[in-house]
Amino acid sequence: MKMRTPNHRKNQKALDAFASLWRASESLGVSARRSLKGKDLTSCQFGVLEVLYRLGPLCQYELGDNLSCTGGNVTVVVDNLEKRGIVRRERCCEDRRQIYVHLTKTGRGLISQIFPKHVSGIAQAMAQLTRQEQKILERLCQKLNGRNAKPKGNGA
Amino acid sequence: MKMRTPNHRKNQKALDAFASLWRASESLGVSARRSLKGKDLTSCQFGVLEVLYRLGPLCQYELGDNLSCTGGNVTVVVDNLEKRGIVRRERCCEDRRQIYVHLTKTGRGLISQIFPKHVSGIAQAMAQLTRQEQKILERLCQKLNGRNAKPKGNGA
DNA sequence: CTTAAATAGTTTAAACTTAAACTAATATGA
DNA sequence: TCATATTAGTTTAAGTTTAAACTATTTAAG
Repeated sequence: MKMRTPNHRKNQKALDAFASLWRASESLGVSARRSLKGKDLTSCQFGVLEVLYRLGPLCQYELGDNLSCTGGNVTVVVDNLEKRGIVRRERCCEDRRQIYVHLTKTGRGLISQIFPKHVSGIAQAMAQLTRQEQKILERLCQKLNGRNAKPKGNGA
Repeated sequence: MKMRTPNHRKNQKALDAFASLWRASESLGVSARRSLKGKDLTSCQFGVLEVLYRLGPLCQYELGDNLSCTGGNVTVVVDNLEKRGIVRRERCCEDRRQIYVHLTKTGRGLISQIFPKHVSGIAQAMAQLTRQEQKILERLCQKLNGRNAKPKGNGA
């Protein structure tokens, strides 16, 4: 009894790989969030600042795209940052539906303090792999991210 | 100007690898959550059921450990599942501080419907990698998770 | 032009999440 | 014993997250 078919085994292997992947992602996330220690910023607030810092002013749906979250979510997080004078909303002239979110001087100061620590936190955690291993990891993850996806079956 | 030191490049590579890892983890998570379609279960509620299904009754701090969340969080999620008759609390006799959480019959029925879809969703997404690639991915992630960590530097 | 559809953002309700303060039960140690 | 510390769980406050319903603006179709 309790016979394991090849399919069971295959699924188990996939589950194991997923569990490791998940834990690794969480673990790196923890390293990245260390940079927020004592800065009174939540990690999604940091996410907004980081995207604005790298990409410049964005309107809210672009922020949502970059952060993979809903519009309602962006509204709330930007509200909270705006109350503290860290970002600023500016309605677009050409399309008055859009609202661009800018870093204020305060916000820019804050994120430029934190960002280098954020980067080095990730780099330090990632340094458990060699450069070569990092490359392999990146390539495998890119494959999982759909770059090579030939749809098979119906997925339902 | 704008000279990139080797350290800049190294950090950038690490960031790139992290970004891919993060997206892959998110992407697999989406595949896993497809099993919840139409079941009126949030993914953390599913998390509780899945752990109880695999490991049997657990007390709440053990649930929190398994789900990497705080005790207050467990209280709320178990509350919501209990209201719907999906789990049941049972105070422990030997140590009356502990409360064991059990699946009810309803809960067991629900999770045993969902679990196979959950597994096959992950397996299907993971099938973009060969078995060999999955093994490599798992090994690299385990390294990131500290299994091979020979401590270097102070980590602070 | 005028209606209909699409888009950008807000609001609401329900749930999740954390940290911190709290209660109750247990363990430790003078 | 009795005071102290630890542990398990709850509660609270603040913030995040989603889906759905909503407003305002723009675009497309007739």
